[in-house]
Amino acid sequence: MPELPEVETVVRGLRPLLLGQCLTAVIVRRPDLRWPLPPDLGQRLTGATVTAIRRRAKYGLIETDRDDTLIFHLGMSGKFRPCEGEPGLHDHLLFTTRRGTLAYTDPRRFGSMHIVATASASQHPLLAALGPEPLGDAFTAAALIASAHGRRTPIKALLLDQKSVAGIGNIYACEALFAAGINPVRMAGAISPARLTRLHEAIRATLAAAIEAGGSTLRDHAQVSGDLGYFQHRFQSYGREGEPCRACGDPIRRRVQAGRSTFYCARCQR
DNA sequence: ATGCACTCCTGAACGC
DNA sequence: TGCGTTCAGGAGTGCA
Repeated sequence: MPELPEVETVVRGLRPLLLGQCLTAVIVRRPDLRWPLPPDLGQRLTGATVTAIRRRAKYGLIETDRDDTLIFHLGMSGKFRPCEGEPGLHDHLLFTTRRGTLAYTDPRRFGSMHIVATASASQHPLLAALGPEPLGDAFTAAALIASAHGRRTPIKALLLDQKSVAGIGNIYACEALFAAGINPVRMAGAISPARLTRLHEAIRATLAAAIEAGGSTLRDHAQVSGDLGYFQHRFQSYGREGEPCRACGDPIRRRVQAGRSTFYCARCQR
């Protein structure tokens, strides 16, 4: 379940393998991911040299010397892994350089790939409406307070809305709200600026710590190297239903918000 | 304009 | 043992 820290980990793992390398072959084995892959994707990438690998929210961006950018989203189960020998059932794309072949594997096919001109990549419909990067300078406490202002949606839904702040998913929304001591069902517009300021800091601290740990590995995420992230061992709330809150000892509760599990401590989060 | 349910997909975990 | 059911969830879509 790749969220921002997992995608950041993948991007960092791709750099040593692809940066500066010529893509001698890019083979599409299965084009029906979340959306059909662009028919010219393989042709546009084959023979190009990778000049930069970046991240925006939960998207990875691979730039080439042909002024193209490959935008990828890992969906739920996407990963890149070195591929030696026969590709597997779910290896949908193969990227070959002098250093070997990298497979994009995605059993559930919720992931997607797009190829656009680098100059207009940020205007792509998937990227244009995204809110600020939570670890960037544009995401300030004032920005979070402004996006919560007047909103009658639960604070957790606001964090999941990529237009308010980009890159947070279910896990880190739960963890950041725990760290800030805010109940996930509380209406965003009714939370005081002081508490939103605390939430702003919690978001940044939680994401930074998760990146430091190589992300969280539940079922699906793995680094490009195959190493697992280990931030899941530090979860305070996510996935801990019935287990004691690490702060007060009360059992962590689970409820469903907008079809997703929310984990929280009713005593510590108000 | 805003909030919400629904939808895509597969594999793992669970229950009988 | 084996089968069926449930769950995981990012984010676009369409509805109220």
